[in-house]
Amino acid sequence: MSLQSLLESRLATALGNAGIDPAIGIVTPAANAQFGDFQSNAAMVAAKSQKKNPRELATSILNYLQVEDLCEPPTVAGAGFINFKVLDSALSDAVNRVRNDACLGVTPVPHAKTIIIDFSSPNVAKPMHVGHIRSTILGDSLSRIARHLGHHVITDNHIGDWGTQFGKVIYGWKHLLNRDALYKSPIDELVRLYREVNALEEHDPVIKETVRGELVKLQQGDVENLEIWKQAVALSWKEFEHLYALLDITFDERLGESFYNDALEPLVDRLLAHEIARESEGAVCIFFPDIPALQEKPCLIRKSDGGFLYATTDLATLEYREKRWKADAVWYVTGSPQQLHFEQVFAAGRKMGIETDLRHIAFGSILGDDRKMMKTRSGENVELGGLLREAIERSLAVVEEKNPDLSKSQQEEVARIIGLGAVKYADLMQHRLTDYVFSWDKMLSFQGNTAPYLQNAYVRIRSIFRKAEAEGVEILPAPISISESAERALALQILKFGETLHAVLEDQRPNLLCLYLYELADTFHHFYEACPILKSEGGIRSSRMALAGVTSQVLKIGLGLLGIGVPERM
RNA sequence: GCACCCGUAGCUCAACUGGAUAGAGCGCUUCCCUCCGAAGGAAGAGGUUGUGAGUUCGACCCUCGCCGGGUGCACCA
Repeated sequence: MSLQSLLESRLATALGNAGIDPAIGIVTPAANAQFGDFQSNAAMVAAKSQKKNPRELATSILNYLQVEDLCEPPTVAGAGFINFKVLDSALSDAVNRVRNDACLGVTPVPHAKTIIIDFSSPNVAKPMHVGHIRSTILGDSLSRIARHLGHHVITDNHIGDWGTQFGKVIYGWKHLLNRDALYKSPIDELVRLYREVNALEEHDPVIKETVRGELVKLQQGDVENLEIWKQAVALSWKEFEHLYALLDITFDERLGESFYNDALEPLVDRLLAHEIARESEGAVCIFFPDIPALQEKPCLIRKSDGGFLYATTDLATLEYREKRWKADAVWYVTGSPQQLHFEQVFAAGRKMGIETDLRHIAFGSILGDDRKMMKTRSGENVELGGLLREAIERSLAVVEEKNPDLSKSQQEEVARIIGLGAVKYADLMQHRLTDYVFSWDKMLSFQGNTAPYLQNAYVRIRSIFRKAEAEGVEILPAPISISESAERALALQILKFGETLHAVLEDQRPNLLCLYLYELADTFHHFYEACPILKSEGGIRSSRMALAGVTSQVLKIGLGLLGIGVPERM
C-alpha cells in the first residue's frame, strides 16, 4: 500500500471515530512543499455540509488521527488544511518497497473490467495522415495503461474497408492500373486511380454511370469486383502494418466495416419489427423523444434508397461485441466532431438493451500553422509515413552531431526511438480535448518538455551505472536512506507513480502521465545537481545509486506506457 | 437557430473531489562544463485566468448573462 493510501486509510478511520463520513478522507500531495508532503481538505469539506468551523473540525479530527509511525504530528493550517510531513524513515521505507516491487508501487484495479478500445481506423485505399495520429497514439497508450492496471483489454482496429469509394477504385483498377506502381507503392497508386476516375467522371456521364455500376456489382457480390476489393484491402493493410510496426502498435482484432455487411439488413429489420426504429421520409430512423438533446436528432440507419449508414454499422458492431465479449466498457477513440453521432449510437444501443458502459474518448482537431483545421478530404494532408520518416531523419542529424562515437547502426536505432518518441509525446502531452497545432519545429524540438528530455534523463542514469561498473565502484546492498531535501523530493515523486496511472485512466488522459514523467525527470535533475552520486561514498553512494535506479525504471516503464521507448545511449 | 467544446504569460499549453502565493516549455536577459552526459542546471522579466454578476470561509474550476473562436446538427464516414 502506498504512503498516500496508508495516510488515507488512517484518516478515514479517524473521521469515522469523529463521526464524519470516512469517504471524504482524501489525501493529496501537498500543493506547496512548504506546507509538508501531503495534505487533506477533509475538514473543510465536512465543515461545509455540517456548517461547522473548519479549523475546529480539523483540530478535533487530529485527536483521532494516529499516524505517528508515518509522519510528524499533523498540523492544521490556513482555512482548515491538515498537513502531513512524512518522517524520513517512513519515506525511506516506502521508496524501498517500490524499489523491491516489480510493479514499482502500482496497484492493480480492485475489479478488473473487460474493455474494448476502438481506435486508429484508417480508410482503405487512402494514406494514413496526421489526422490519424491522435486516435492511434492515444488509443494505444490508453490500452497499455488499462492493461498495466489489470484490465482485460481488447484493441480493435475498425478500418474503413467498405464504401462508395470502391466504385471508382474498381473502375480505375480495370482501366487505368499501373501494376509496377501498385507493386511499388500500393496506396499511392490506389489514390491515383481514385483521383483520375473522379476527374473523368466529371466530364463523362457514361463513365459516371459505369462507376456506379461497378459499386453496385461489388455490393451484390460480383466475383471479379470482390477480388479487386480484397486485393485493395490487403495491399492497404500491408502498408498500414508497416506504420504500426514502426510505431510498435498492435491490435487484437481488425474487424473493419465490411465484416458487418451481412448483419446490417437483419438488424434494421429487427429494429423495425421491435418498433425501436420506424420509417420517416423514406428513411429508417430511431427517434429519442425522451432525451431532450436528441429530440430533433434522430439516428438514421437506412437511407431512402435502401443503403445503410455509418450508424448502422456502428450498431451492428456494438451488438457483435456485446455478444462475443460481454465487455464492461467500449471506448471509441475518435475526434470530438463525432460527438453527436456517438450520443445517438449510444442512445440507440440502450434502446436495444445494451448496458455496456459506452464512452466516446473525444479529442480535438489537428490545426495547421494557419490555425485552421486540416481537412481530411482536401488531398493536401501530411502523410503519416512521411512525417515519421522526417522525424527520424531529423533526430538522426542531431544524434550524429551529439554522439559521433556511436556506430552508424546504433545512431539509426537511437534516432528511430527519439524521433518516434518525439512525435508521440508531442501529441500525448496535450490535454486531449484541446485543438492541436501541428508544428514540425515543436514536435522535433529537443528542448524542454519533450520525449528526448525524458529519454535523456534515463540515459544519464544508465550512464552513471555504466561508469560505476567500469570503475569497479562497490555497491553495497544497503537500503535507500532519505535525508537531503532533493532526495526527499525525488522519493515523493517516485511514490506518486501509481496514483498517477489511476488518474490517467479515470479520465482517459495520458497527458497527466506526461506531466508526471516530466516532473519526475525535473526532480531527478535537481537531485542530480544537489546530491553527488558516484562522488559520495559507502551507504550514501549505494542509496543514491538505488534511488537513481528506481527513477530510471519509472521513466522506462512510464514512457513505455505512452508507447515510447528509451535508448541506453543517445 | 439549436447543441457541444474552447478562451489562462508575447507564443504553445498545465493546474489532481472547489483549496493555500495560478505553474511549465518556447522565446527574451544574466550566470554555471579542468565537474556522475550542457539534449542539463541556477537566477530574472512576463498574469485583472475573455467579460459582468451569483453561490461560499475559499472559484481557472460550479450557476446565469454577454463577447470572441471552433465543431456538429436527416439520408458521407
